[in-house]
Amino acid sequence: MTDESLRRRATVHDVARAAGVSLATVDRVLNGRPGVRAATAEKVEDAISKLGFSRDLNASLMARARDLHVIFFIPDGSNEFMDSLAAAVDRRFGPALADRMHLETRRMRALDALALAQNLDALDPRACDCAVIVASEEPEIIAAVDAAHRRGIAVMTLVSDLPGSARRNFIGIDNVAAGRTAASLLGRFLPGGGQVAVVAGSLHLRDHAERLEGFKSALAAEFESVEIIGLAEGHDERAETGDIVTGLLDQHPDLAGLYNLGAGNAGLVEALERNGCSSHLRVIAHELTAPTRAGLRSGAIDVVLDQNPDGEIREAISAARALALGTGRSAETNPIEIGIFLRDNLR
Amino acid sequence: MTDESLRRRATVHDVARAAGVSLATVDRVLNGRPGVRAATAEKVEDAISKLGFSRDLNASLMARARDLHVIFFIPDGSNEFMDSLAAAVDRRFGPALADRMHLETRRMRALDALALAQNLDALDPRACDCAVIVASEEPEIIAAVDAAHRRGIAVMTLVSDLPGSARRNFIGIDNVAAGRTAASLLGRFLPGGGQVAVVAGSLHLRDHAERLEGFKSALAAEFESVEIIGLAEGHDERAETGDIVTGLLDQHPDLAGLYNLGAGNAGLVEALERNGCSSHLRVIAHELTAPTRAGLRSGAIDVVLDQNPDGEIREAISAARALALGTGRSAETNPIEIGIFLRDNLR
DNA sequence: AGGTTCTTGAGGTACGTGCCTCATGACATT
DNA sequence: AATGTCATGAGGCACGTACCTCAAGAACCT
Repeated sequence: MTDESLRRRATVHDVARAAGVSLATVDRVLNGRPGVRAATAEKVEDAISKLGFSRDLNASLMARARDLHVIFFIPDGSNEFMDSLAAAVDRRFGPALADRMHLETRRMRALDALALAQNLDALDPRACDCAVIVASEEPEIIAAVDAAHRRGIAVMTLVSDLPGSARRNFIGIDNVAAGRTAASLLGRFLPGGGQVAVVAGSLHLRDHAERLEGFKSALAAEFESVEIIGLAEGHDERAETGDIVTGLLDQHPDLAGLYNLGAGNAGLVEALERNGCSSHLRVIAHELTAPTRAGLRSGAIDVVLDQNPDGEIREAISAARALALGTGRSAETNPIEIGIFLRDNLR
Repeated sequence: MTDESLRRRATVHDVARAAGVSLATVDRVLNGRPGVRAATAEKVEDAISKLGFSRDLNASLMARARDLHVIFFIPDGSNEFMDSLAAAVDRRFGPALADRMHLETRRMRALDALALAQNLDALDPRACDCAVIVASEEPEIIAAVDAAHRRGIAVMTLVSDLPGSARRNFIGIDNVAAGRTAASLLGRFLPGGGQVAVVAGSLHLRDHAERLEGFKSALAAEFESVEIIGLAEGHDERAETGDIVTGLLDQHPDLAGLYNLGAGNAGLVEALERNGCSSHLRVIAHELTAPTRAGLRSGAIDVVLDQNPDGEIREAISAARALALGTGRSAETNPIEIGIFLRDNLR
C-alpha cells in the first residue's frame, strides 16, 4: 500500500514553501519577470532543483488559455517526400489540438534560402512558439535561425541539419548510416562486383552530402569490386532526374547498380521502366512515396530507404512541447530509424 | 487577422448552451452518470457532435487530481525481447508522469494463461484505467479480457493479438507481412534455391502462427526452388532452441537457410557459432536484442526483423490516453513498422 | 529625515473539467 | 390528495499555473 501522495509531482506551492518565499516570487522567477533580487532567485532555483520541480505544461497552457503554436516550413515543388511530410502534419492536427498545440504548415519554394530567412525574420514570438524548418546550409538561414532564437522562438531542423546555428534540435535520420546501408545492400546484391552510379539532388543539402559520404566509405571498405562510375545532381526534380538516368543507362549498358540518394523518383522510375523492367540492374532509392512504391511493385526499384515522415513529425511535435517547458537547451528525442522497404514489406 | 476566439475548442459550457441544458446534465452524460432521460441525453449528444466537442483530457485529469493508470503485463522468462519491452516502459515512465500517466509493469510467467487471467480479474477499475497484455490465444484470457472491459478497464493487446475478445486495440506489427518479408529476403539470398528450416516458439501464439503462414505462402508464390524441410517449436527458450538448431545442422549439412520466427535467439547464435560462422547458411531471426545484435556482428545472422519495442510502448501509451477520452470503441494508432536490420544499419 | 525605487507578500480571477451537495419541479404510485 | 421517485438546475470547490493588483517593507539616494 504505497502512499500515492508521497510521490506526487512537486508544484509551485511546494517550491515556494521550500524556498521560504511567496508564490508570487516563484512565479516571477519561473517566468523571467523582473523584480527579484539575485539572492532570492537563487534560493528559488535551489528549491526547484532540490524538489525536481518541472512546470506542468498542461496546466500552464490552460492557465494561459492559449495553444502552443508550431509552424512547419516545408519545401514545395515536385518533391513527393515533402508532400508526405506536410500530409503527416495534417494528420497530426487534430490530436495535437487535443493537447493544446496548434500546428501550421507553410510551403516555401524549395532551395530558396532568402525566402525562408525572410519568413523566419517575420515570425512574431507571440504567434509562434516553435518553428520547424527543412533547410539547406546557407549563411542567411543560419543568421535568421539565430535571430529567431534570440526573439524567443525555438527553432528545430527537420530532415537536414544546420549545425553551427542556434537550432535547438535536429529531427531526422543518420544520413551517413543511410548511405552505408545502401552500399551494404548493393554490395551484397552484386557478389561479382560491377559498376554503380549515384544520383543526388544537390550536394549543398547536408543530408545528401552525408549519404554520399557514407555510401562511398562503406563501398570502399567492404566491397572493393564495386566501382562508382558516375555522380550527377538532379536537383530533386522529376524531369532532370529522369534525363540523367536515361543518359546513364544509354552510356553504360552494363551498369549493375544505381543509387538515387535524392528525390525526383518519378523521373527515375519512368526512365527505368522505359528501359525495361526486367533488367539486371539493382536500384536503391530514398523515401517511400507514390513513385517509389510503384517502382518497388513493378520491380524497377529493389530497395527503398525511408525516414518515416509520420515519425519525424511526431518527434518534432513532442520535442516542441518539451522545448516549451523552457528548461534545457535542447529536448530529448527518440532517434528516427532508417526504414528498409522491399516489395514485400510495403506498408 | 483571424479571430482566435472563433476557432477555439468547444467546452462543456458551449455544449450545455447548445443543448439547452445545464452543465450538470452535460457532465452526467459525459461521464455516464445516471439520472438523465434518454431524450435529454440525445440532445446533449447532438450538441456534442454538432460542436465537435471533445473533452480536454488534460483539464480532466487535472480536475480528477489523479493520474491515468496503465498496467503492462509482460511475460517473464529467458525472452530478451520481452525484457526490452519492459525496459521501454521504464524509459517512458518519466515523460508519461509529466503527462499525468502512471505506468506499471508486471512480469508474468510466459505462456501461463491462467495466471494472466487471474491477474486481469483482480484488477480494480479505480486503480487501473488500461491494461496492456501480451497474450496467447486461450479461452480463459478472452473471458478475463471481456470481464475487465465490462468493469470499465480498457484492455489492449501487444505483440500478439486476441481477436474475438473485447480488446480495444492491438499494437504490433503485421506478422503475416513479417513472414512474407523473411521469405522474400531468403529467396533473394538463395538464387539457386535450396532447403530452409523454420523454428518457431509456439504455434499457439498468434504472432508466430501468422509469421509462419506468411513465410510459407510467400515462398510458395515467389520462390518455388526453395523448399521448407523442417518445422520445430523451441518454446522461446534458449536451450531448447539451441538444441533444435544443432540437430538441424547435423541432420542437414547442406541446409541453405534458417528462419527463426520466435525467440530463443541466444541458443540459436550459440549453435550457429559452434558450427562455424563462415558457413554458407543464410539466417533470419526476429527482434533486435543482445543475442541477435551479436549474431549480426559475427555474421551468424544475416537479417533481423524487428518490431521496435519503444515504438510499440509509445503507441500503447498514446492509445491508452486516447481511450481514456472514452469516445470511440478503439483509438487510432499508427501502425508499427517492420524494421529490417543488417550489420550495417544497426542502431 | 524625506523621498524614491526596488523587492516581496497576499490574494484574487481565470483556464476546462470532475465531483459534490442542495433545491426544485415533474411525474407516477398509492 | 399525499407521498415518493426521478430528472434537472444551480452552484461551489478542487486541480496547477499564469497574470494581475495592491500594499507594505527594505534599500537606496540626496
